[in-house]
Amino acid sequence: MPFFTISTFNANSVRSRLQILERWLIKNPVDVLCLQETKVSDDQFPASAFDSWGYHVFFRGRKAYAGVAIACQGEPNEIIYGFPDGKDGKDDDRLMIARFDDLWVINTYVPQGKSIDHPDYRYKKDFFRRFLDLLESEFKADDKIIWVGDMNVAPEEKDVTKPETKRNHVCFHEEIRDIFDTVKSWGFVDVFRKHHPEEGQYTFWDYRVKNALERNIGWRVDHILATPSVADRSVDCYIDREPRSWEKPSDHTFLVGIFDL
Amino acid sequence: MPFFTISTFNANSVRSRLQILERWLIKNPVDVLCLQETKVSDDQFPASAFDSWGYHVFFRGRKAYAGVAIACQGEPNEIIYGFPDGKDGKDDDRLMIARFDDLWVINTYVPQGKSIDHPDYRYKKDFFRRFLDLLESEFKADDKIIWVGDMNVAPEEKDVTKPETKRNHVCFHEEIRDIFDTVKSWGFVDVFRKHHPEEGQYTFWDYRVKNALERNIGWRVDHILATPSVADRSVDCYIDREPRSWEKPSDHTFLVGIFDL
DNA sequence: GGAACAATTG
DNA sequence: CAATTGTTCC
Repeated sequence: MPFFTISTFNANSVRSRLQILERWLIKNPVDVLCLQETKVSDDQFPASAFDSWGYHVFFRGRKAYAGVAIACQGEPNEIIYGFPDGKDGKDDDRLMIARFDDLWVINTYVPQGKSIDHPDYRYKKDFFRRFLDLLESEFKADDKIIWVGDMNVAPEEKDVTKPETKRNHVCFHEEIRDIFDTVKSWGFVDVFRKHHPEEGQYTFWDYRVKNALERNIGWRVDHILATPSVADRSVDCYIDREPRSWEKPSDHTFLVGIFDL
Repeated sequence: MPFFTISTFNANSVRSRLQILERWLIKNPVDVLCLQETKVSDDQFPASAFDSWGYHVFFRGRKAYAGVAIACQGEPNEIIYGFPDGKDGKDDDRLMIARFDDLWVINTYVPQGKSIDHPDYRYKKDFFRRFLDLLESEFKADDKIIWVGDMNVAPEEKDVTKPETKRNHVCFHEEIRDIFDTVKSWGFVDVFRKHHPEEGQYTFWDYRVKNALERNIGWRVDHILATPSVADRSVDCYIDREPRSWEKPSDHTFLVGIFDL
């Protein structure tokens, strides 16, 4: 049986990233690709492009902000959008779940939060708390779950450049790292870190920082996590920096996980 | 001695058209290429692209509107920008003249005019009257002159689709056709019409008309005219429709004139 | 429809 | 820097 491969990519507009996506998928066929920040309403989603590349695609989005999608070569058994708590109904484009037999794939685009004193940061913390509620009410830690996405949290000092300058940042503040850690403690292993303990392994390089990629000034905010039964079977997990250097790049790049399920 | 080849092309932003220009010039090297609607200020003009294609380039423009350029493989003896009347100084990016020994090349981007009752239409008519003044004061009809550009006039019924629906259009109104005809009567031959009397020969297809090119719903508003001594030596003059079908096209295409000078 | 502009966001 | 939503122009 071949390996199960999964990737996560914050596209920063899926319509602006079709060339990148096509080029990457040709070289890197995966079973499942999870996208964030598709920034497109469902009626405008470029589904036919994914069709032509041989992928089914499921998506939930609105114009200009957020939006998630899952593209996959096999048929999922079910797709679930948003939190079951259904609170304000605005998060159905930030969280989606696909089931492939007994394997659950959860794709999240966690709110960034703007600044510590901004209401959006409150909302970010709530997002993680509601996500933990979801785990506790709907799953067990011995279920087979892969949780991927842009979590907008750099968990450790080595996951950012100059951590001392970022203590007050919504993606690195001690409080949000603690909250993310609490969610992980429910039962997730950081699959990337299992294979790559090195520092300076980033998935996001700000467009505004010049030569950010060459200077490697970035953040590790995109993650692949898995429950132990799945994580135990991970073969590799790596960041493909290359697409960040291609024409018309996203500010994020692809993170890939390979599992011997 | 090889033929003298000249082309005119409304680029609708020269910076957005570099790929089209490169691709076309590789297949169609010309002695002189006249551009209109470059839509770029002089400090932003992509001169190095023309350099790399083996052309000298001269230009006068402002941001967002109008702008003309002449690219040529040989060195011109002189370049003149704007009307000598210098009125309001705003037309120096709508008219330029290059001299190659005893051959004058005049490149114009005639104002479109918006609508018959708009002040811009008055300005369009003035443009032609001032152009006639220029001819009368600076040239003789036995000079060797090639006048090219986007004239924003379709001279005859056969130069538009459904002429009966366009009688009130600023590019087809009887008044503007009469004015254009008066200017031509100073001493120009329509070189394209000398070789191609057929109807439905267009140089412009509106982006907003869907499948305009396939349905051939367009306008012949770009022209190559010449004084008799030059026109007598024209070998061919044709519209190259192909670039209108390429990726990221202008709404106009290239008109080419070949002369045995 | 596709260029440009300006303003806003991350 | 590169997306977005608007507007205007042809």
